[in-house]
Amino acid sequence: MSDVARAAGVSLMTVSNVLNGRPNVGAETRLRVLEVVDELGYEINLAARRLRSGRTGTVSLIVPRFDHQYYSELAARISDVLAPEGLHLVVEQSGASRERELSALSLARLQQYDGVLLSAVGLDFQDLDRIHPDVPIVLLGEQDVPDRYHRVKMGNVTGARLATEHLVECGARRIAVLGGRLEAPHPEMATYRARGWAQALEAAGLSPDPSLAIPLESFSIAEARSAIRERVQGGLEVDGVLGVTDEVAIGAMAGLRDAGLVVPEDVQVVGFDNLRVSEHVGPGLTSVDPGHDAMVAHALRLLRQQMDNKGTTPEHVVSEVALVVRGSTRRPVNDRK
Amino acid sequence: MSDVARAAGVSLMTVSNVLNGRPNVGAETRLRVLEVVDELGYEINLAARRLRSGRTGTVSLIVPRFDHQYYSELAARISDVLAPEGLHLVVEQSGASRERELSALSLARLQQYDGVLLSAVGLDFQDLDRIHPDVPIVLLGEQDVPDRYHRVKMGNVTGARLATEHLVECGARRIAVLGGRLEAPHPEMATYRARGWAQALEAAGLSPDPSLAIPLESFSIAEARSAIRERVQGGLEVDGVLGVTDEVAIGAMAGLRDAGLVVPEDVQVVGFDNLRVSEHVGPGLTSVDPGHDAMVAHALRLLRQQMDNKGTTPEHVVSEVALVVRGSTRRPVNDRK
DNA sequence: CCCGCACGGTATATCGATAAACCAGGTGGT
DNA sequence: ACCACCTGGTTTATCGATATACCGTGCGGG
Repeated sequence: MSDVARAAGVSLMTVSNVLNGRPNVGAETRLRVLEVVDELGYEINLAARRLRSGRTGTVSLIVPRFDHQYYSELAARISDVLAPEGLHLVVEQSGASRERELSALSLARLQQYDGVLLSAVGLDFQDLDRIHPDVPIVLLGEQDVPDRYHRVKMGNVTGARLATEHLVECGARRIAVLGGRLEAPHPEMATYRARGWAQALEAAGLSPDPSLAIPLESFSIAEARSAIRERVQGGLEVDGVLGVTDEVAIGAMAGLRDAGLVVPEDVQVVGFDNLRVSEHVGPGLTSVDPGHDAMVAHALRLLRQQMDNKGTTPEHVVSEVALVVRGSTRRPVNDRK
Repeated sequence: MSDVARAAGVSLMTVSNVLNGRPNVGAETRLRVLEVVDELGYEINLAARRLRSGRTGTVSLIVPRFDHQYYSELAARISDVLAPEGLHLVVEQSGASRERELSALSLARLQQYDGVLLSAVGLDFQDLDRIHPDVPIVLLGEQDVPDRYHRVKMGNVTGARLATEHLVECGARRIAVLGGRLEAPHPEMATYRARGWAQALEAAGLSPDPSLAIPLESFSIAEARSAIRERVQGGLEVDGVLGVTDEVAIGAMAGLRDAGLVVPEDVQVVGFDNLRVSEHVGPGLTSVDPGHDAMVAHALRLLRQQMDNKGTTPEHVVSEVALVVRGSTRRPVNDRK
């Protein structure tokens, strides 16, 4: 920058003012500076600016894994909303381990950004309670979090209930929840969704059979596929499957086919997340739509509030879910049409 | 940091030395400093460190879209390799537009990182030729690039040829290339893969029918699905489809089913990319595996070379492809087994 | 005629860390 | 006895931009 200043015959500060579109610079001087700038191919040093001004113009999204479709769709959505506002999004992977999430959350890293969207799965209440980040932060996700954080989550229980009710209405009676886990030390996505499943079954007078809650480790398609295949081949009777995520449900459809069962005739399947691909696999996957756009809008609103005036009272927002019916479920039995 | 120094009764520099594990600090002093550090909850300021030292410890991956599975799988792979080496990966989305790619490439942004992996699709040869980034950079992708860049790409032509040959061997005669574009101002992924398709057909004595090269805009599943459905319903005869990507191929399978055709009996389908989901959709998608791991290894090796000693001669690496056969294609007709 | 203020711009201190030079005291070799 | 060198530090300058205070000049109002 001092090169530019010298070449243009002005002071450092004037160059800075020109580059930041600040007033108090004559039109002529401004022009001359701009000329010199692109003659020398000068580009501002963001590290220095950040050191002095404290702003970076970038927001970070921290997700457990890049290659879980839910997160990559989320990232794309957020980036698309942020870009027109002149904010840059960078995405980091925390690896879903508590260790790596903590290190991603290290204040040092967070300082780098004007705001952080954290989709944590490995951290529990206590971890979050110990940390006092001084960066605007919004938590996305399902675990319990201290009140002082802003937070957006989906209607997990409601969604799973809707999905299960739909399966019941469509005639399913032995409904498994693949990836569901009824009791867990710390409640998380899989717990809440299993809870919705249990509620719906009880409401329908079907008591939830614990052997129909099939836990998973990684919630990957491959894992889901082999899990359901093995159970069915081992004699488990099912006529409905609620996958705790769409990826799990996609795995379930593949596993059921492996076992010689046909979707939706023999077994009906519902997922959760309404991924873009879900419309196109098999007969089309019936899925719970978590209201992606609304979630993103809420999260960014909360983030912006914090970024603008530092003193906002924390909000916990729950997005509205809706069931999207496709070919992996049949028609409701008492549908007269 | 000066607070820490004062509280520990040492100089700034000693604190810095402790924090960076440098020698020349007594064990006792080191301990005392560390105590004070976590008593005060001090965290180093990365912006300042970066300003002074020039290093950031982070590498950036710039992709067109987060929500194209190919890129999210790539990102996850790279992050997994980098993490154990103490390097942090952040991913940015360029939006696949030339404008936004250029702005992502603005030197100012690039300066922020120790290295950049750029998966460009919007930039052409001339754009890249005009730019002279002084950050280590490796290009991933298919377009032509100036020699001075390091670059890793896949064997597009070869892969598409393999795939098409396989379709021919399995009895297909009217093979469409969905997403393929035979002539284009700047060659890109779709062009190269269409080229492989044409080569294989010619080698088999089947002249490539231009009406069987069906271009796409976005290469999304939905677009691919409706494109193939419309063509088939419009009377186009096909018994094989090469999707230029797996997402396109997945769309193709759905579209063919829409049109009442069965895969692989009526029409065989092959994709390109070997996504993780591809194994699990429909009868399993036969696909060209681009050698993900090898690509990542090459790219990171090239990046590291540049990061270590500034003077390496640019390399252009082509990764090896291999066909993975699954249920969306039949058995070769002259398979005696 | 003098005061006050807007305009266009400059000088300086500063953000927080680190590289480099420097320094005191002890130790071993010759 | 003297020099060289290691150990465990400290001091100082610096990275590049920006916030803040400041300074002439010209002009309108009282």
